[in-house]
Parts: sequence; structure tokens; C-alpha cells
Amino acid sequence: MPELPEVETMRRGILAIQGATVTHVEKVRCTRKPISIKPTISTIRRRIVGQQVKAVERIGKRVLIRFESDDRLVFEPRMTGLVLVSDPPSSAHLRFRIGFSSGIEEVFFWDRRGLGLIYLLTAKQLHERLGPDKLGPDALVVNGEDLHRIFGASKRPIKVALLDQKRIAGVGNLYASELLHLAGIHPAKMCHRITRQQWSTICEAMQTILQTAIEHEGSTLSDGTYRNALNDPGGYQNLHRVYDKENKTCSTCHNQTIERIVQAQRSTFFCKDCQSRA
DNA sequence: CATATGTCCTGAGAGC
DNA sequence: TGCTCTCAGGACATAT
Repeated sequence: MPELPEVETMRRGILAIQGATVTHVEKVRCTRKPISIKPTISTIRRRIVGQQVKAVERIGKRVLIRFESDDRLVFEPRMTGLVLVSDPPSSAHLRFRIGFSSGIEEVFFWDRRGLGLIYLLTAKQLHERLGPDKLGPDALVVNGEDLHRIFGASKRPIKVALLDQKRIAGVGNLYASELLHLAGIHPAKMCHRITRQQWSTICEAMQTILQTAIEHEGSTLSDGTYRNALNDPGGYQNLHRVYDKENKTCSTCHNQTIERIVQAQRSTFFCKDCQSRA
């Protein structure tokens, strides 16, 4: 479930590789079916071993290592992928390792379910695969007017629309519920019925929630899968307002209990007193 | 074009 | 106890 705050935490966790050169790259043979790594590991090795790291970037829910050649190695964690600098939680699901000359000796990609991806892109391929035609602007840089322009004509419930990465990049299932509770907007409210003023409120809530979650290094749920680069759990789960709190008393109104509904096959949590349909 | 649905994958937890 | 079943939700392919 890594979303923007978790992926940003991963990015920050490996910043010390900046300026280092790549010493080795290994696809790890775990007992499971291997994850997708493209192009071949030998091609990746040829193109990045000896290259200096110029930057560690994030696009939506992906971490990218940019080299002096302008090639970028992309880590896409999807459901259970982790970018780690210390020993992985279990060696059974270790998928990939990359060594550096200084800063951090080795960075690991670990993925229990194996839905994650690793791929190397040229600058041109980056534009094709992760450019503005494929991905909306980052959730942290938009304003209320942007949201109104992007979503204003959409005939979908706001909660479902927020998950569409082509419109806004970075918001996932957990933070969509959280930010709508802070904004006081009902998750089933249709986008085209949301006012300019409400888009502004939603934008403010979105950025408050995401920034605070980054400060707490993301959310580690009860399954314990998500970890920061040092394999420590995040802290934002302790500040959750509604997510996974069905039937619990709302911590804001202390009156209503949190409800769970399903939208587009995903759980949504909300408080019907705090979140108006109007 | 926009929106909706099915698919991948593993392990935790429920129910019998 | 040990089996089977359901569910969790990232992104994308395919369907409407």
C-alpha cells in the first residue's frame, strides 16, 4: 500500500547514495517467482555500473535513481514493495540489490507479494511512461483551482476520482479516506457537484494530510508490511482519523461511529456526521 | 474521449 | 489441527 508519503519516505531514506557510483547490481533469486525487472539484468548492469548517482527522485508512487547518463532506475513498490538500506525483513522476498561506492553500501528491493516492478528508462522513455500524458501533477504541488479544473467535470465520486493517477499522482486508498474526513466532504459526493470553495478545502486537507504523514514516515498497518529504509515502522497509523476504524467512535465528533463502504472494489471509511453530502 | 471492471500476487485471518 | 476460502489495493489491460 505504499502511497505518496511512504514512497517519499523511501526516497529520503536513500538520499545518501547521491554522488556515489554504482559498484554492482544483482537480481536476487528468491524461492518465489521473480518480479519483473526490465530490461535484462545484464543490460541494466552494462548501463549503470560505474555511473554516478545525480539525484534520487519521486514521481507519484515511484522512486527513481537518476544517473549522469540521464538514465533512471525506477522502483515501483505497488502493494508490498520496499526500498531498504538495511537487512530485509525476510530474505525469502528479497528481489534486487544495488551496491554503491560510498554513502550507502547497498540498497535492496524487497517485495512480499511480488507485484512491484523495477525498470531502467532513458530520458525519452521516462517521458513516454511517466510523463504528463500518463500521470497527473503531484498531489503536493497542485492548488484548489487546479483540482477544480482537473476534476470539476468528472462524473465520479470524489473518493474514486482521487485514486486516478492520470489526474493527480500520489493519493491512494488510505489517504483518500483520511483527507476527505479532514476536508469534511462525503466520499460519495460526485465531483461535478463540488464547489470551487470545496475544492480549495479538499486541496488544503490533502496537502496537510500528506505532509504530516511524510513527517511521520508513513503508515504501517496491522499487517506490518510497510517499513522505512531502515526497516523501522512508520508512525502515521497512530494519527489515522478513519482508515480501518469501522464501528469505532469518530475521534473528531466523539458522537458518530466510522462507517465502511465499498467504492470501485475498494474500502472507504468515513464519518457521516463530519462529512457532509452538501 | 471517460468510466468501469478484471487481473496479477501472497499471506493473514475466518470458518468449519 | 489443518484445510479452504476471502480479502487487502497498487497499476494496467480490456470492455463498455
